Amino acid sequence: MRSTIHDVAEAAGVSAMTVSRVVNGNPRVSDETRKRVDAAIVELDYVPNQLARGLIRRHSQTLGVVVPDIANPFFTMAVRGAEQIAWRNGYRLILCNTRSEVDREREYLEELIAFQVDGVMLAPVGDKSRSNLQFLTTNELPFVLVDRTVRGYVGDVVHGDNRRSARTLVEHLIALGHERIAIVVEPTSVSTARERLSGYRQALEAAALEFRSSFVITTSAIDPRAGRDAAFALFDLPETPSAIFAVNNIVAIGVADAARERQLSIPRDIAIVCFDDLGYASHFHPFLTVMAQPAESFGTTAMQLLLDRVTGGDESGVRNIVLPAHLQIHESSGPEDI
Amino acid sequence: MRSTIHDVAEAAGVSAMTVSRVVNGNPRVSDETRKRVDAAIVELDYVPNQLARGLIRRHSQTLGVVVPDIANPFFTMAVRGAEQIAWRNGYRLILCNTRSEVDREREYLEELIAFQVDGVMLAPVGDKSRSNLQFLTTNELPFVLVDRTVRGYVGDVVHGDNRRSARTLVEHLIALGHERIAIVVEPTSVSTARERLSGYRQALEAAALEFRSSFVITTSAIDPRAGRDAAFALFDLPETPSAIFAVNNIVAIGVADAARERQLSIPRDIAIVCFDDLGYASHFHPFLTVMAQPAESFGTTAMQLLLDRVTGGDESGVRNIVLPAHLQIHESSGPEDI
DNA sequence: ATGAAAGCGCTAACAA
DNA sequence: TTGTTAGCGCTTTCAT
Repeated sequence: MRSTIHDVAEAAGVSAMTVSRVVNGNPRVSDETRKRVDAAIVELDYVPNQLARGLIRRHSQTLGVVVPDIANPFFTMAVRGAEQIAWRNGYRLILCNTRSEVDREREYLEELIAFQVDGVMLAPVGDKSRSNLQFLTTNELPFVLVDRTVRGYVGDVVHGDNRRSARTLVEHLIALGHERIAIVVEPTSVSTARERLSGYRQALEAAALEFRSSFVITTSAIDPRAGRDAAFALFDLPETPSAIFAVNNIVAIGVADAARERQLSIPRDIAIVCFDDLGYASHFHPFLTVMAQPAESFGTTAMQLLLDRVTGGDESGVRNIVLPAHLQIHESSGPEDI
Repeated sequence: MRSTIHDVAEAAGVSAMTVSRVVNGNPRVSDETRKRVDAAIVELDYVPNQLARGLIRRHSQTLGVVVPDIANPFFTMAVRGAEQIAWRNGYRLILCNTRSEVDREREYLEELIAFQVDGVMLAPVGDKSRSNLQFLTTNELPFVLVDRTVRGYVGDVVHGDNRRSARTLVEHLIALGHERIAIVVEPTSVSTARERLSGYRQALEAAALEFRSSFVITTSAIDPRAGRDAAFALFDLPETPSAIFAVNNIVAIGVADAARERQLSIPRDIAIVCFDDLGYASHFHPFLTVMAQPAESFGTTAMQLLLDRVTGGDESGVRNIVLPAHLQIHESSGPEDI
């Protein structure tokens, strides 16, 4: 049986209230009693029950972290960063993996509210998450978006400059002489996808290249298989692209798989570029040309922002933080002749 | 203000107890009242307070997941699997990233106890975690180890057959003609390292190859830098190895970095093998020869085991589950002549 | 400096 | 079928 504050009180010959004061560092306790209480605490291995404490204080020292997929290296690192900051500040993190389903996202948020979390860091599924954000607002739960924003949402968010970065990526391809550039992208209900698509179009326009809708493949799944399917669709076109801009690294992996299966050489037959690097793996054999985003910083920054709100110290207006990305050119879009 | 059970009770014109019955699906409520209560719940957006519920029921529907580093793709996947199983069974997960420090591990466990988690899935830092396990036992908290075990520990664990797998990996190198095989491994206080080292020695012995202590590089850090440093140490030996067995993928990355810096060609000048593949990245450009472990299954299996204990249905003896690994031969130990 | 009383939101046990 | 009482472990408020 775990000991309670009353056990400690009894052992130390004081009231529960005094134990509470000692535990919470209240100075209005004599050194002598404090010593006795501390001894009893050690003796009984007393650990204060946070559930009881949270119940009365009306906050749980717990935060929710909701991401589409922890296996996506970008979110892995964002969560890692968030966890570190939360821990340092005395908060625990409840991990929620929505698998990109809005309904699951909703269910998770309901759970988080039930568990009285003090705030939520959320990488929303997409614009459909709007009602989920509304739900959080209704429940007066502070939250911060990471990576993706939601159409019509006005509030704290930490994201990348997706339009500009996408444009940079496509301009890089154009500079290499590519004129038939395809894009594999999530539905425009996902803000990052929308912005990347927009950057793609801007780059084409600026170079007076034709925009072909057949070169835009939409995929809602984010896994190698989706990239593979998309690539095959492109390879089967009457006129095939010479380069593919995959919305992120995971999709790019599938595109590369498909290229290999069709015996297409990368980058000679088909160049590939994408967002996000592959975590540790990219050290290893840097092959993909990527717009690398500081994923862990997305997490630390968003969590810091959330804590500012939660602890109430920050009453400033909406904070919209944009984190920079960097173009890393590797073999998959190598500068060889095409 | 969030509504409570009393608000709902008042709105529905019943007692709080009746609302509680409806919420918990107790059949002893007339259809008529149930309808009124349900309506009030929806009306008031009522969400039961899990803190209060946990306080009285003496369990929180919350589990702790403690890993050395979520950024290690192996643990990323294990956590992902665990999260899925926990969620399906109505449990929330509190994520703890120990960064391989026993003291942090201890602090996390204390927190988890304070938060009244119902159980813990733990990938321990190493044998030094022994006292932490004792701490859990003292607090009557059910737990399951994943991936690593702890010397002297007797209890549930889900792990791989590290000795055998290591032996397979080294035998593969020997079959390729390698006679100077080095190993980069964590201290033997980590069970997986201990077993992998043992498998390495077994393979050498079986092939009547000399064991040289200079070929064993110990590293406690698990990051590419550690692998790089270790590799340089090996390359500077009077007689250098022709193959390196890196304890895991992350270390192998650093070894490969070092080889590249020294202009050594892989696998002609130096072959590399290791445990664990690189998650998504390994799809991409399978390069490393690895013993691939079903990381996500480690998580699902361990979590299932933990839930069996937590929900009390399982009173069976200690469960020791061994998950198989598979040798995947790729370029880094290619069968070219050496 | 210390304690007693009350109650956070919920449910177990009992009563009606 | 429904309600009352009590209390989970803690902290707030108000006494002393």
